[in-house]
This record gives sequence, structure tokens and C-alpha cells, in this order.
Amino acid sequence: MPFRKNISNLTVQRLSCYLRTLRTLAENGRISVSSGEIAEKVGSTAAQIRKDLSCFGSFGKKGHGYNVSELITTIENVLGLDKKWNVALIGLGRFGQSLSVYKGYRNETFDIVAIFEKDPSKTGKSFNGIPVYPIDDLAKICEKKSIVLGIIAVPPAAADEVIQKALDAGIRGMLNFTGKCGCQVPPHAFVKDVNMAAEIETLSYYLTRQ
Amino acid sequence: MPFRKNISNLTVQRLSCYLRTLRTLAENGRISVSSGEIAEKVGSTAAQIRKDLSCFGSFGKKGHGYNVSELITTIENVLGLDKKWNVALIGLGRFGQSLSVYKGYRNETFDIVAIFEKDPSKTGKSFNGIPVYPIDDLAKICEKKSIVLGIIAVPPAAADEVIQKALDAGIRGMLNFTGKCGCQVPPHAFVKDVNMAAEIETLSYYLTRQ
DNA sequence: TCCTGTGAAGTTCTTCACAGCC
DNA sequence: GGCTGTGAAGAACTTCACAGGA
Repeated sequence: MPFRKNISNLTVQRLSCYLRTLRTLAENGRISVSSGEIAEKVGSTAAQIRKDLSCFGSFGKKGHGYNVSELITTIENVLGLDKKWNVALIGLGRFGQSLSVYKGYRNETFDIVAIFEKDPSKTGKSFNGIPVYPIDDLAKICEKKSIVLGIIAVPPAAADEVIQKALDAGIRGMLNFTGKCGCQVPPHAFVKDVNMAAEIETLSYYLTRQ
Repeated sequence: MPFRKNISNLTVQRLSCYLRTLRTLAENGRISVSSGEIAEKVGSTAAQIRKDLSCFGSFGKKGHGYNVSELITTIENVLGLDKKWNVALIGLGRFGQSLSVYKGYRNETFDIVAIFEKDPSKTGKSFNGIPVYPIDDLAKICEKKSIVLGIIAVPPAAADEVIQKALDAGIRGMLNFTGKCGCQVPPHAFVKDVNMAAEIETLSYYLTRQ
């Protein structure tokens, strides 16, 4: 994979969105697509799409656009989706429970293979077919199951402590649903804050100031 | 509220994060706080905090920092959180069900007062204490209950149609959990895409390319 | 003619650095 | 001394515009 430029954070996020659109196109039997058409479907501009795609090579055909299946393969490869990621869910409260059943991501790529929970009454059994372990077993199980991704769904007050435990267990990427934002991690690790309160408060702002 | 500058999208999102930190400080009895301390807690820089706050006035005390409770009140006012928003949840599949019980946002500000669902076997009763209506009643109920915010939790293929219905019903702000991104809406309306697949795929990228 | 790929220009966002005030 | 508020500088991102290939 020729990485001709640094791919920015924003570009990475958009690639994921392009990918979804391309998969839909592929399901509908489409062979090729132009940057303008992708732009229309994802609510962006043709120039933005081309700039983003140009970060990792030139494989469009001038005058004809991009080959849909080739572009899907390329983006999957860039994003590292061409392998399977074992994921740990930490926290089996109400939101953790719902995340364990939510399949918004592709199961063949991201698979929750272990759940960790503090409350001993919940551990030692399965939830939704996934074994539930005490949180103290994090390091042991993560190593055994090759887990490097985590979904953190504990209360905000426990966020820092749990994230630290996850780091110690070798988890290097986390989706943080705790609501606590900006938790510090070392440079080799990544935490993405997913914050529904912030999202809905942003809407409140726009509806108020308009 | 003196709006001295346009507040950018990014600033608005950060305000929400500052607010959460400030509330925690207030609960701990803190009276004042410096931009540097907020920055440390949210993982940002002091200059960024000051720039963001300067958008809507100057109320820090030089040499002393900001008054915590005053800043909370101001940010709540800026974000429009000083009133109650009635919210509609559209889609009562598994993820919709979990969103209806998830209280990641403040209930005194955002209150789900109606659920809408296509499947007639689910309508006409309550779920988690919230009445479930057929989706065709959207306009009628939204007007009756003064609903202008919506949480969309239907399958991606239905996203465009449901968002259009919500717009027609007078809903002007939506959290879009469908996974379909970039749905077009008129300029007076706002859709925020919340995309767990994109978030986790971004992590995959960073762990792969490192 | 159509559409890509890409420098250049334009815009937006962040960081710097310091005057000013407590 | 400590910390805010803010122009100015710098960095990052987006859009423009056009050369060039199919």
C-alpha cells in the first residue's frame, strides 16, 4: 500500500463513510462510480473525495471514475478491516448490555469475544452468548484471546481507572462510552470518545441559536 | 448573551465537554478554576479553552481564573440547556430499545416523551413508561407534545425516508444512529450522524498503521 | 467530453506570545 | 506572580481550477 501522504484524522473518519456507500453500490451491482456521485451520497464534495482517496494512491480512471469493488478492497486494506479484531466489552450495565447486542459494525471484522464486569453476580456466566469475566481477569483473558480493542461502558467516575486497566492488559484502542472525555493515554494507544450527551447538546445549541 | 463571534462547530462540541468537567468540579465544591486546569482535565490546551470561552464574553478574572458556577450557567445558556427539550425516539428495534433506557444525557433537559415504530405489534402500548405510536402519527404527536428533537434508530435503508418524515413533522434536530451518513436536510434542520462503525474502524486504522 | 489527480489559493482552526489586570 | 483575553502567526483543512489521460 503506497502511503503517499499522511492521512489525516478527518480523512480516516470519512473513508469509513465512503466505504459504507460503496458497499451499498456494490450490492446494487454497480461497477464504477465517480467522485461526484460518492460526494452526493455522503453529503460532501467531489474534490474532497478525490483528495481523500489520493492519499493512498491513484486508481481512478480519468473520464470514467473508480472501480467500486477495487475501491472497497483498497479502503478496507487502508483501514485494516481485512482482518478480524477481537474486542472486549468492559461494563455490563444497561448500556453495556445494549452495546453487546448492537451490531452497527461488521461482525466479521469486529467481534466481542469477552465481557468484563465488576459486579460478581454477573460474572462466570454468559451474556448474549459472550462469556462474562471479572474485571481482574482482564490481562489474562486479553492475552489469551488476542484482544487489543475495547469498548468501555462503565460509569464516568470509573473511566480513568478502567482505561488504565485496559492499557495494562494490552488493549491499545478503545471506544469510550463513559461520557468522560479527554482521558489521557500514552501515544501508542488511542481512545475515541463517543459522547451522546455532547451530540444532543450540540443540536440544542443549533436549534436555540438560529 | 453577547455573541461576540461566530461560535464554530468544533467549539460547540467542546463546550459540552467543558460543561461536564465543570459540573464535576462544582460537585466537589470548587469555586474557581483556571483555563489550564480545565485543559488538563479535558485533554486540551489552556489557549484553546480561553479562545472557546472568549466567543461569548469575558468573565474570567485575570490572575484568578473562572467562577465555576457562573461558567456552568453561561455555557448552559449558550447551549440552550436551560430549558426542557421533548425528544422523539424513532425506531424501537434492539438499539432503539437500549437508547430508550440509556440516560447518557441529562433527563431534566432531554426527555424522550414519545416512541414511534413501524411494526404495529409494538404500537399502542408503552415501552419503559414511554408511549409507542405508529410512525404515521409522527406529525400529530410531535405537534401536540412540542417535539423538535429526534433520535433516529431505524435500519440504514429506511434512514432517508424516516428523516424526511421527521422533518415534515417539524423535527429540526436529529441524532442519526442509522449508520447512513450525509443524509441531506434543509438549512434550518440539523442531523448529527452517530456512527459506531466509523469510530471503531478509525481505531482499526490507527492500530494497523503504527 | 468526462472525470481524475493535484498544485495553488482560500478558509478555518489552533497555538503562540504578550499586554493588561488582579 | 498568576491568569485572562486576544491579535498575530502558524498549521490544518477544504475548495478551486486546470492539466492531462481515457
